[in-house]
Amino acid sequence: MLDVHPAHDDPLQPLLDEDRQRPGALPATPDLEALIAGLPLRRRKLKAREYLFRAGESRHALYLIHAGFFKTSVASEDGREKITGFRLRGDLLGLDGLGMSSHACDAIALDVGEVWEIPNGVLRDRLPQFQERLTAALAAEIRRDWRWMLAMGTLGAEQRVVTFLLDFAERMQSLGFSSTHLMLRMTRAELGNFLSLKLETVTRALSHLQACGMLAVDGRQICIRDTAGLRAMVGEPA
Amino acid sequence: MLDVHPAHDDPLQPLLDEDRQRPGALPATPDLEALIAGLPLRRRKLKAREYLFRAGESRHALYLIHAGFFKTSVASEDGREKITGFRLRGDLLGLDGLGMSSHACDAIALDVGEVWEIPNGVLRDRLPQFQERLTAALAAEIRRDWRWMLAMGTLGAEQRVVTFLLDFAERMQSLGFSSTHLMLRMTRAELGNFLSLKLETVTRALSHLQACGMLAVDGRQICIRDTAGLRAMVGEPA
DNA sequence: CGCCAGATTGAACCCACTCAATACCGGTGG
DNA sequence: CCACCGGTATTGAGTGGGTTCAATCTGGCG
Repeated sequence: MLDVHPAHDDPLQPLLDEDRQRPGALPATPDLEALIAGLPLRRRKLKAREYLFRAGESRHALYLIHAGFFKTSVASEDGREKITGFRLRGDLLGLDGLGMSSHACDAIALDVGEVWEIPNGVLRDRLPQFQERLTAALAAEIRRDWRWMLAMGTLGAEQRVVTFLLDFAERMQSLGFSSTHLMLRMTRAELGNFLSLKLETVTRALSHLQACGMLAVDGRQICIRDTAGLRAMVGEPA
Repeated sequence: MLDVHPAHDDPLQPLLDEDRQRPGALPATPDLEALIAGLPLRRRKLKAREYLFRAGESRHALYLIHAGFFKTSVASEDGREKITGFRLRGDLLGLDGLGMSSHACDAIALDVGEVWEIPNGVLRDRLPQFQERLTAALAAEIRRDWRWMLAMGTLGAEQRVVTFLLDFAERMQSLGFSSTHLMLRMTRAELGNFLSLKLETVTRALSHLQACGMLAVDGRQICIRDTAGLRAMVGEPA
């Protein structure tokens, strides 16, 4: 048994509340939703494991995640596949296809979710000031990718898992959730795929970190017990 | 001894010729240089191993590579480093810093080179139609990064080296150079860093590919002998 | 209850890494 | 001219971390 914070058993609950205030909204990134809330945007609800779009499909819009948990992945012609990121509320989906007529990745809901559709035309005509924000979002994705490339190339298996957990905790916190009681929505295989590890290796890493007393693991429920210790493992400042 | 095509001993020669016509310029990507050639842009010449900019420095401009061979790299606080790409003529440097006041990576010339400086102000005021191209370039970088993440995560050492060589050959060809007689400008250590391999592993891969008759290797001169065979090794269509 | 996808754990294996020695190559100075 | 030198490249031998293969366990769900 594991004493996981019950408030996060279903993180979708608070997310689906559209009137929910975001007290900690960062001034540096004024809310995208506020910017487009007045527009008549189509909203799309997704079921768990449903595709939002697939690579190669023609691209009509960007999608702002309003609720839920998504993954994006790319695949090679011979079937190799790689998850390029896990996406949360506030993230934009479809950015990678800009400048192309079709999508460059698959986007899949890992849970029920909702996205706001921002059609290409609206982007051009109604949201000129949005352009700058768009380039910033794209550049941020590049920097994020580079940080992961650095991690994959220079860290061992356990360190990668730790890096993921710390990053995930930080993102959850910035959305107003606990930064210590995490609920992973992806399988070990998906997590391993993202970290360029096999699922058994992910399991072993988690088990070992639990044995060290730094985590409490119960399936997809993860409780971070020693943030400082984890930070130290990956060379981050305390 | 190795019969490397002598015309490419010094690829800078044709690149530095500003009046050089580009017969094969793709209509899909009308020349960036043409777009900005009329503007009074500052040009900066770099010596080999000179930094164009460093991560953290304040960001005044984008840089279009007009000649030469660059690498970009990111580093962690504890000294781990990763090369994020090798950049050629026509590539933009500094894209990753958009939306930030400082650069997010190091940009280093691996050879003498020249860049055209596109100040932030010019971007905003003089080149409105440039915005769309900018987002397209950013998205393209993301797709590129994702393809490499896929390669790193799913391919073995030798396959990664092959993937790099095929990609490099294609880029050189699109610039008007031979796609079979390649002159690498980076060390084995740098190539290994980019591919998340150790330099000895890169050397071994090259040696083995040479033994198989698919390459001829002489230091940084590489001659591709069996493109189809190499493609087959990485699951690419012939 | 039975089923099945997901998670865990163990044991053997293998690919890439590490350590080390040697060769090479361009430049520099005696 | 050659001897020397530092940086780079190559090759070998041994090691190890992550994979592979396989067995077991768990929990949700029809």
